[in-house]
Amino acid sequence: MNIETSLQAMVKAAVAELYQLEAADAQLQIQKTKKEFEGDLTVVTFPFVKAARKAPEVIGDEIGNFLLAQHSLVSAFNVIKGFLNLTINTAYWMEVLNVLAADEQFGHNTTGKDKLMMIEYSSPNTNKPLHLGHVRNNLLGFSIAEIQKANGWEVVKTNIVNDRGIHICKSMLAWKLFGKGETPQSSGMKGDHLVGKYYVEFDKAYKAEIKALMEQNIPEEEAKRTVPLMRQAQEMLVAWEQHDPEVYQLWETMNGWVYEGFDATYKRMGVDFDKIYYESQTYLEGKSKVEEGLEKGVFYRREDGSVWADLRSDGLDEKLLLRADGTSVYMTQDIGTAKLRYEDYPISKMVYVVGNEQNYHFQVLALLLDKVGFEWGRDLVHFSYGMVELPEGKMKSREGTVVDADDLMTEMIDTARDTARELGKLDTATDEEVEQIASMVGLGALKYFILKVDPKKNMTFNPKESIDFNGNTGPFIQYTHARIKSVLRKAQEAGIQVPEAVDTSLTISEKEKYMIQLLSTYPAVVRQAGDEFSPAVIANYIYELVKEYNQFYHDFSILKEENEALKGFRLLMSSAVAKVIRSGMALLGITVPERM
RNA sequence: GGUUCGGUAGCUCAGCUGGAUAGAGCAACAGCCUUCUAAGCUGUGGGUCUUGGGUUCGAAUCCCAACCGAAUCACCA
Repeated sequence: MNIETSLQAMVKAAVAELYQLEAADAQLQIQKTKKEFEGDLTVVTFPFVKAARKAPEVIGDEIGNFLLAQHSLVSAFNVIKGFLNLTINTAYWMEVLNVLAADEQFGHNTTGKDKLMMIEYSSPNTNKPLHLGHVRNNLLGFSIAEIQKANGWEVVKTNIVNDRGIHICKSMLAWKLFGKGETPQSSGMKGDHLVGKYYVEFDKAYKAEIKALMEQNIPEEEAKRTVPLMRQAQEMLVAWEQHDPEVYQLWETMNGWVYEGFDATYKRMGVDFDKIYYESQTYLEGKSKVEEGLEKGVFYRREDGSVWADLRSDGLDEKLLLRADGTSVYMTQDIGTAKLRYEDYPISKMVYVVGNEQNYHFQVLALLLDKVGFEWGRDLVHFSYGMVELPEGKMKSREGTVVDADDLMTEMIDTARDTARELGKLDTATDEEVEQIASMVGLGALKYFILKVDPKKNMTFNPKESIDFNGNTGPFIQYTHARIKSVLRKAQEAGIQVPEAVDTSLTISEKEKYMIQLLSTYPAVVRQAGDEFSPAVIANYIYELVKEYNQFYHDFSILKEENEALKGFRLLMSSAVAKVIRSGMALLGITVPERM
């Protein structure tokens, strides 16, 4: 039981005794005392005014005296307006520190025990390299998985690779027409970048053809439809579905290049998957499921042969599931993929990490899965996150106005390395150590920059203003960790032991007491982050913890403290802070260095 | 047009299950390293929380309306 719930119970008993009031939970408001006032926790007394028929100040006084007399937990109080500020016995906080310092899994809980959560994220198309938008997706997906694991869930991270469709054929066609046999080996280009280059080439040539046709006074709509390049791409798609050997081999070759490229990017980013699905292997499942629904009468066929679902009774529209030519659409594939997943795993909760541009898609998917006989469909969670925009607006792959994931990571790591050199931080480190730390810090800056923002919100990235390394940033947090580790190393060198526990009767400063209080809220933060699917909750907490610690570090001496017991306390408290930093950052997918 | 999401300091963001004088960082300016890592710490300036109503002892937070912005409503994915 944490201190807030204990206090709630105590206040409930107090108002029952004093005012014969049976207080509801919503009336028992306990909050952290604002910094400018004395005390640790505050009871709001306004809710009791009516029942007590007394002024808020008087009520505060009465409850304060009651608690002081009844409970050793409360050592002092003061009342300001309707706020009863309670000072909690220092010994309580010391005990809290002793307990949390000894807990190797501090912050973790068992909410999701014996339940399996599958988290789908990344889900790239194999026609272009990953960009900043994908980076946000990957970081969120990975972090959410870590957070849910900390909340006791068994998590399966999955990736559905969109490896088929017209967009893939566009890259293939352009390569065939203009590529002159270029390969990653011959060009020295990463495979995904090479394929992406031809996706852009296609678009250029396509637009040029449209323009040519329009100059011959052919209307734009007709031009777009009849352009030879587009026709060829569509023919290629049909050939692919019929397993035309030449097309199929080209497809396999080019996808192979892309996978090699993606693997390198994922590895560098530090994300991974437990199970990968490919749409080329799931779309047929979807088709058969739709045909089954057709037989059962939950879907219907139009005159032209296309198959539709009528969702108007659910407040939505009609939705196409199979084209007139019998080929499947995106939705059909998702039905098939879901079916396979539930066959493969005992899923309690299915989470899709997909941008908010697809909100409607998942609303429809949930209903369709239910109609098709998968009642679990209605329980799916669409973890919908906001777009990453540039100052000029949306990124567009076809127009090449994207921030490339590989380039961005390289830049971040370069900056981290340059900064370390400039500050002379790593003069005694080996080249290998420098690289390792630069990578940790550069990626830490990038990841934290993205994850500290509320996932639901759109965010702006300005490539001209590079990501900061000072202030509310990943490196600031990593630096604090390195600082603590440095102190702990120095203690060890001097033969000073970090105690396993401290004497609870020790007198400590307000700042130190507050540090313990902050540490003690970490488990609640982890739980909240899990409930809300929000890494930002973790990020903001760690930042506050670190900011407070740096003030402490600046104002107090640890190793030079003459009082041995106090020195031991500060070492234990510092190492607990380091532990929580490491743990919290790990939930964000960020590693922290021993030195930097 | 329908639906959904958003609008807080010059910029990037917290705070939103109602509580005290709305907080950080960046940018600007002024300080602090013979002392455990200055990627740090301290201070100054910067706000009609888009607007207007309502509920309440109390509203950035909840409700209604308007304005502005984004997404979506495809035989694209």
